[in-house]
Amino acid sequence: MRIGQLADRAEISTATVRYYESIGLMPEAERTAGGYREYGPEDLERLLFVRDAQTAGLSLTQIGDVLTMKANGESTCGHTAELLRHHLADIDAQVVRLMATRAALQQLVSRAESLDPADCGDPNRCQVIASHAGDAHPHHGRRESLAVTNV
Amino acid sequence: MRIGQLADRAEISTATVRYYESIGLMPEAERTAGGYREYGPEDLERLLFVRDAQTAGLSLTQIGDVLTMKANGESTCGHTAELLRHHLADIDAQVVRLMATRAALQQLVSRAESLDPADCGDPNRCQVIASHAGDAHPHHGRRESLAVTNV
DNA sequence: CAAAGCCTTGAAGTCGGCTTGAGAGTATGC
DNA sequence: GCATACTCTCAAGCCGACTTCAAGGCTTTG
Repeated sequence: MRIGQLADRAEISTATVRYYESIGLMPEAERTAGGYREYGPEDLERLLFVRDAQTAGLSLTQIGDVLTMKANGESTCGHTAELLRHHLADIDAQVVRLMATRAALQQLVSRAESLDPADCGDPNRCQVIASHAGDAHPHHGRRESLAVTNV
Repeated sequence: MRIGQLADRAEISTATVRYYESIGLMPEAERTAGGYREYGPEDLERLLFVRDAQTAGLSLTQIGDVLTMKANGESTCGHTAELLRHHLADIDAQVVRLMATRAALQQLVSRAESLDPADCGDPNRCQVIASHAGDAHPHHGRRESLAVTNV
């Protein structure tokens, strides 16, 4: 099949397929007499794999690593599983961060809703978001909370 | 205070402060006779606000919007609250996606762990990640699951 | 045999949020 | 009066995963 059909089946653009080839994620395709790339079912497989691994959150580089190891006949299971475990931890951390942000946001929204709209007229008193005045922000740790003061 | 001190207090780099100025997020600072930027406490306030809003997940553009409205004396509360509510919804969607991905990953990891390591020697049989062969991927919806077949 | 539609290439652009570098001027302490 | 630290400007680079563009060549259909 040619690139258009392959792309359709994988639900990506032809440009993306060429891009993948350019970064080595897809092998260099064989060509027809006219110079068109010609693909087989295994190429679709590979693209679907890439998509799955992307869904799992792996970067194209990581996916390439797994694919390369596989091509080399190396034992991918161990490395792949480790990659996945790492990524699982990353996701957990990300969720924790998001939930903290969510809680802070929720507080702000609640505050905003409980405010007297009349107060909003005063440009110096929008109280929805603000930073702690005079709060000595301690070194380096990412802040996960928001304060409420005047903006 | 000069830019270095401001940056230290806000825990960002001087380059970032200048960058913020360049994109209009910080006002053009006053200058000393020697051409150095001179800042007051309100500038630190503003940077801290930016940081808080960033922590809440707002983009610099969104933060700029809020800041501009505030400068115009517009009622920021309504808009800000709406912005926040939108962002809250975004975060929820993001968490849902992450949790789905997490579940899929977890499955893969479990599968990887239950595999007989002996099977990993065979390059054609690493079963950790793979896409559904012959699965007719329905149009457009993001896939949130992973399948397990040969890679 | 021509129009339409698919394909080719390489380079450049996009997004967001910065960082880095070069080369030069300013301020401060001894 | 000089070393050192700080600051200036402007431009370019970086990350990841693409998308878009321009200017053509190949293939299929009528």
